[in-house]
Amino acid sequence: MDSKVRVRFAPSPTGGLHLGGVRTVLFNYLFAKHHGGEFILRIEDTDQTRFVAGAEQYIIDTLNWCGLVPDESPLHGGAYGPYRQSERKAIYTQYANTLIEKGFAYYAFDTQEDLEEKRKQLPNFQYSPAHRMEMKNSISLSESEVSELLKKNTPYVIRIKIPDDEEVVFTDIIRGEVRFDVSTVDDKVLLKADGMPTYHLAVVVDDYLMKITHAFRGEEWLPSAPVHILLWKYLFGLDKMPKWAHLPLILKPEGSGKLSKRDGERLGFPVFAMDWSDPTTKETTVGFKEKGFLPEAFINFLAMLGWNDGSDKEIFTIEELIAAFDLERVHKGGAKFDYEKAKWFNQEWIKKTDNTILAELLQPFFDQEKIEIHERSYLIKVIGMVKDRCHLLTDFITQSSFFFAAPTTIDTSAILPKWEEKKHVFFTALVQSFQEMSGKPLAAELEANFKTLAASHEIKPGDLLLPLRIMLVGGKFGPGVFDIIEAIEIPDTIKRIEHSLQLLSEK
RNA sequence: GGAGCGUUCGACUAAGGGUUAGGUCACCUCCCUUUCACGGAGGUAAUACGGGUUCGAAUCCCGUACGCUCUACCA
Repeated sequence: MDSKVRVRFAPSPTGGLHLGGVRTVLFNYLFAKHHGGEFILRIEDTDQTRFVAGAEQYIIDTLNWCGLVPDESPLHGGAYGPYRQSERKAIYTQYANTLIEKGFAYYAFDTQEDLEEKRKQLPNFQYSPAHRMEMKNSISLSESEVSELLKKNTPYVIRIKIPDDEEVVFTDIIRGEVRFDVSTVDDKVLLKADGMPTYHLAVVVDDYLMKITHAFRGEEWLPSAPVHILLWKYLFGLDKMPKWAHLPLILKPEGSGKLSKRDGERLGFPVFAMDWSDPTTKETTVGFKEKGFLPEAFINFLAMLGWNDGSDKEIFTIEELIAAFDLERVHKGGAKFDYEKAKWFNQEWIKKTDNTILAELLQPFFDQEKIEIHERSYLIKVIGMVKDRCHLLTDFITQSSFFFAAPTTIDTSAILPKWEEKKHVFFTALVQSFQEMSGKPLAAELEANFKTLAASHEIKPGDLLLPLRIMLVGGKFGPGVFDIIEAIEIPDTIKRIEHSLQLLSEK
């Protein structure tokens, strides 16, 4: 008896992977690894009308970036393949036929038009025991009529025959006992006219064949759980059924409802894990990765959305998450996504991450901005100076670009109101004193020199520090002024002061 | 309309019959910092409502309200 934990994430490749999807992966992964089990990626590509080129690769890339690598997948292979449902078509047909033979399913010949017409007549129409005799199917029609239709290759679907009066009860790991009166669900299509299964059939058949022990999915699936349970009962037996857990939803930050791609666009934050370019519209949706998130931070805040270990601990490494994860502590209620808190997690992870590693991660961001970095060691030093004030990797650009090139704009409006001739004289003298210096003076020496000079000009250092800062970095931000001078060194400092002096005298 | 699920500070959450209902983000004040941050010290702020059960309820039970999800030959 093989009792090894096996879980799966089964997305349909229709576009970018969003927060909710990644969190479902995460909880699957954490659960599997916590129990020493296996995590499987299965591609649910049974809807050929929604096929999107590149979406499968995108999912795999995203999982890689997150560090949630499957043990079995279309790419990694495994003993229970193929892992793409489109390649398993024959398997589903076989089980659909079994269902027909056993009387748990039937052929339905209604066209799309028939159904639309019926729905127009009956606003709350359900293809259910109450109405199925009014439709065109192998229950309402005579045997000869059915075989005639079949012989003529009339398109048909296979529908599950939901029992009239039965209660389905199952235990959800998160929600406890959930009961459904099956009469409220309709005869779901199991096999479509194109021969492809719907999700309902495919998920049951594949979970069985792939020996899935625990099935986790979003709460939106709860209402169709009775269909799946019935199918398990008819096909494989309830004792073989995986344990279910329906995960709470991730909600919009404001208002209510499921978080959507549109919310991100409207409110200015990412929703997808990584950049996603729609191959047909060419529209690109920004991802957490490109926005400047560390995967560790992304995973960390996703884990805390709906779960905690019972303590006040919030910063977790993936190893710590694996060790502490417990499905029983996952919430029932949905959680609103808070971008500010997400950024806080990222900031904590930036602080935690070694400067050498940050330098490597940051290089592409600097490249993209065309900021040339001549020495990696200098970059690493600069990172150490500014990392405390960065929430996102992209913040490093604004916080440190002046270390690599003179600022392109100088906020003279912040200097001008208090600017006076004697300050101009002072800065000219400062430049001169710099010119007389040799080598690479340290911040402390620079500060002492500056203060002596200020005193001799009878100006408070405080009145001079802000102008000097703005001359060097362009605005009111950045690390200590003298640390900056030490880093960019004297010749550059002189150039920047002289440039600003000129700008100021032009005004 | 029907079915299911849910509801603690603005947000994420802790408290599994007994706490002045705790922590974090955000916000405010102060300290540190001759910038912006980091850091430190404080502060504002919540058990949806109504009934029970109980000496005692955020916690257990029942209603109500509100919200969400689903109700496709999409997942």
